[in-house]
Amino acid sequence: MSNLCTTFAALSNETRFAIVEKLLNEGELSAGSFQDMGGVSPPAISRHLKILKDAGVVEQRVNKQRRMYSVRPEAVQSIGAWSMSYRDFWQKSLNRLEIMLQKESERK
Amino acid sequence: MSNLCTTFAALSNETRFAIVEKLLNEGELSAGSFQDMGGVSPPAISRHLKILKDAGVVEQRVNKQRRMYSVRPEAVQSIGAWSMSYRDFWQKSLNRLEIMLQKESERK
DNA sequence: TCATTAATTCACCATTATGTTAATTAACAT
DNA sequence: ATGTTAATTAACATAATGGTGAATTAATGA
Repeated sequence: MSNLCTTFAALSNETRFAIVEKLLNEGELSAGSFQDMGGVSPPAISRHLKILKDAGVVEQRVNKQRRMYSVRPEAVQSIGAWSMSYRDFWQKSLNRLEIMLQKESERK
Repeated sequence: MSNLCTTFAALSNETRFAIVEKLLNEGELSAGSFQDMGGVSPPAISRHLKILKDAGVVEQRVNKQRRMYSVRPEAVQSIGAWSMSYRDFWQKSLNRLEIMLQKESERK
């Protein structure tokens, strides 16, 4: 699977996306911090974290008996870079759409 | 499923991602244009296009006997917007990383 | 040492995703 | 009308995903 595709796959699950957003907003957190998130059991959380790690979206650091997780900045950046590489396309398209809608409303 | 999560899910499959990239690079295309793309049958392509459409990543227009598909600019933009909303985080993190690596190489 | 805490791995089950071939729908062209 | 082309829907098989409870590993601390 292509790199970016794997990243998208990792973020395609609600629980995993919520985990990543929590990490982005609160910084490095232990695995246990995600316990009270939508009634998902510890084994489930653990597997989601492994999927995120394997996809390179998060990284793990061991501190005593805690496993600390954080978002890999490269992952979030590369998503933005992909979108931006097509910026010309979507910016122009959105402009055209806006102009069309404006003419629509003027005509009425 | 959250809007963005659905978009990621749509792009989490190699074939669908390839379809979207082809549409981004070549513009509006008929369903049949994706036939010779990694040995996937027409029914499979058709279902992938439906998934992309349901997720709001592409839109469909009927022209005679052809169904024409194109990328919805909003979809690609919203992905970029998400990444950019965390720009402070990843830019600072990457800077720190770069500085660290530089000091590493200087120390040797 | 032994009980506790943190997190994971195991074994299993239900659901979803993806692909196939065959059949169907719809528009075109002769 | 009828055959052709474009694309989808139907019916089905198989693989992947995501969840659970039970068991396991590893560090902590009385």
